Amino acid sequence: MKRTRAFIHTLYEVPKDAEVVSHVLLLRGGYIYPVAAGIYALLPLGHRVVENISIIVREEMNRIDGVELTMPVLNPAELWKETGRYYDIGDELIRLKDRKQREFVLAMTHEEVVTDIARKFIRSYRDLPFMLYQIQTKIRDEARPRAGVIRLREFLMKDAYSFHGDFNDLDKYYPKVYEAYRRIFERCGLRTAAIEADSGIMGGSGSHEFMLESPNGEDQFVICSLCGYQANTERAIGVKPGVEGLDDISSAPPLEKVHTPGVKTISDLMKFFEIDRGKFIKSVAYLADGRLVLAAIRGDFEISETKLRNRLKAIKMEIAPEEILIEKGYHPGFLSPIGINDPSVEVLIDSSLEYPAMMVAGANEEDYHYKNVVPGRDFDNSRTVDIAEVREGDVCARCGKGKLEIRRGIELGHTFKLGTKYTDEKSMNVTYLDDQGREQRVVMGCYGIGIERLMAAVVEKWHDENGIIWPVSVAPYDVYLIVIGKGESEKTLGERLYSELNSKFEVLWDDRQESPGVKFKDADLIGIPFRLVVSTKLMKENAVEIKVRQSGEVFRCAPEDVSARLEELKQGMKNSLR
RNA sequence: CGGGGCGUGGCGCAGUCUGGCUAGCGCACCUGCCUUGGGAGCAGGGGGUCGGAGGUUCAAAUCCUCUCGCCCCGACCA
Repeated sequence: MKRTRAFIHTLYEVPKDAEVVSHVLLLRGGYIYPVAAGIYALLPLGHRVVENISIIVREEMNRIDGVELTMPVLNPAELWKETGRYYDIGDELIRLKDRKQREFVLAMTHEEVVTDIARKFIRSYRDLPFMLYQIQTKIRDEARPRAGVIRLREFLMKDAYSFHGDFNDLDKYYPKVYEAYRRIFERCGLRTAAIEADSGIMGGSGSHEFMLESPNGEDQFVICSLCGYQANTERAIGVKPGVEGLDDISSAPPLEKVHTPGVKTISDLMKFFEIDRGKFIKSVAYLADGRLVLAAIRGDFEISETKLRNRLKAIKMEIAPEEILIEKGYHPGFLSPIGINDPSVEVLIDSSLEYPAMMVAGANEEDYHYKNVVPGRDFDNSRTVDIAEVREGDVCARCGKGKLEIRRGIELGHTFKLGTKYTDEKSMNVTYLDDQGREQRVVMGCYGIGIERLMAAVVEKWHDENGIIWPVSVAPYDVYLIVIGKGESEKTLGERLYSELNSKFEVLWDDRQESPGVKFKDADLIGIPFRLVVSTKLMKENAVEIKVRQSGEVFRCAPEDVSARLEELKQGMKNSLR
């Protein structure tokens, strides 16, 4: 391709709306064009990268017996009502009506459609297992799109769905997907951490997120440096150290009510009582799908709303509005699990309150707290749960020794063992007859990769101050050809190399009337793996020059050897991506 | 949804507080000359009505009201 025809428009200056490095470089390099918040066009260069990524994804999906298909973005609302997601998902799901006032949604994933297709055709155990996938547009009306192409409202996703005769078969297949994901990211030049994840509203029994560690990531996960335990902070469990406690509960002084006018927060209490954060019991009331829930945790921990929501299996959860509490006779700021025997209130005690200690808690009475509170004596702590946010430095719950570190990452892929969430009789009811002629329920898994986000992640990982450094596997072109010198002989040699190399490589010839400096800068910015230079000087020595973008190495060789040399270099770089 | 910031030729910005000459600068773009190993030089030139609407005023990019859009932090996130 000649540069003058390739519709490549690079920017010298950093667009003012871009802060994240991948956003800046993809805009400057002419890869993407913003159309609206969280909605981008892929310009020709970006399109080529996405195509290359898609090829890798297809190869790996096909390798684990995936079959590609295409499903529609516009979905009838009925399907989504059938699974309940029409009601469970908020404004993120775009709902609309057609000319006949029939209700539709714009699909944010395709469980509904794929399951509908599957149930139409699955009759016998002989039809199972299988895996269907597509690379297709997803629409999500994100509250806050961000970081260029990392969090979009319209994006391409490789979504895959596997169907099995039983959980056993899913468990056998799941690791294959896991390995395929690893390979996909590695072939794109990325090393990911596969972490235990929260499965959110998708439901199911197991879930992993593939994270690229990055300062521009929006997700947090923990890693144990000792045993290698990795998990999303929404799920991670840390050992909760005890506080200075009591040896013998029976020797503890009785509860004592203290007048604490207007003292509501933990920091107010710390000042009032002059004791540590960890000696207080923090109680927060939530409204979960209409139920009132009181969650209690030690003051030096924070409640993880995700863990709490999962524990309650709640779809919608919010901090209980004050009016509701007051109406029911509770006092925000002075809540505690002590003396609550209202059957309409569910009390959850975090495991940080397992330790016997003398603590301070609300008295469930306006302007009063209790001191000398002993968990287990003054309220039931025989059944505790983990609803605490993990903290940096907490001890790893798996090995019991290592310290947990919190890292930031970009979520590139997510795999779920869905189980029967969508095939259940309360959902879409998908069954088959086993070899005994008995009806059995189909078991599912689903697996997603964000394609543009993967492109952005590659840039986050592979760039320098001059621009992008594409791995050969995804680069939009292999070779950036620059001819220096105005003479006919330079031009002729350029033509010759261009047409010769074109049969084996994707060559971008910068044929613009520009100074060499401009072309060098653009070659670096766009990030093509190899730069090939023909110049007057080099021709005197019967040589051309190859510069490797990634390493900066420069090789000279005779024009007739270029093709072989490039092939060798490219193959070497490809091999290093496995 | 809460908080903050920004909208002025294609891009980056100044001008706005304190209304007033023809709205300015750099880059990009066009023409000519010159130049070809890291975003060259000289000369000439084209292009904006200041996000939008309404208002105040003799006079509005500038003041007021409403509104739209974009970015960042947070909440949310299949």
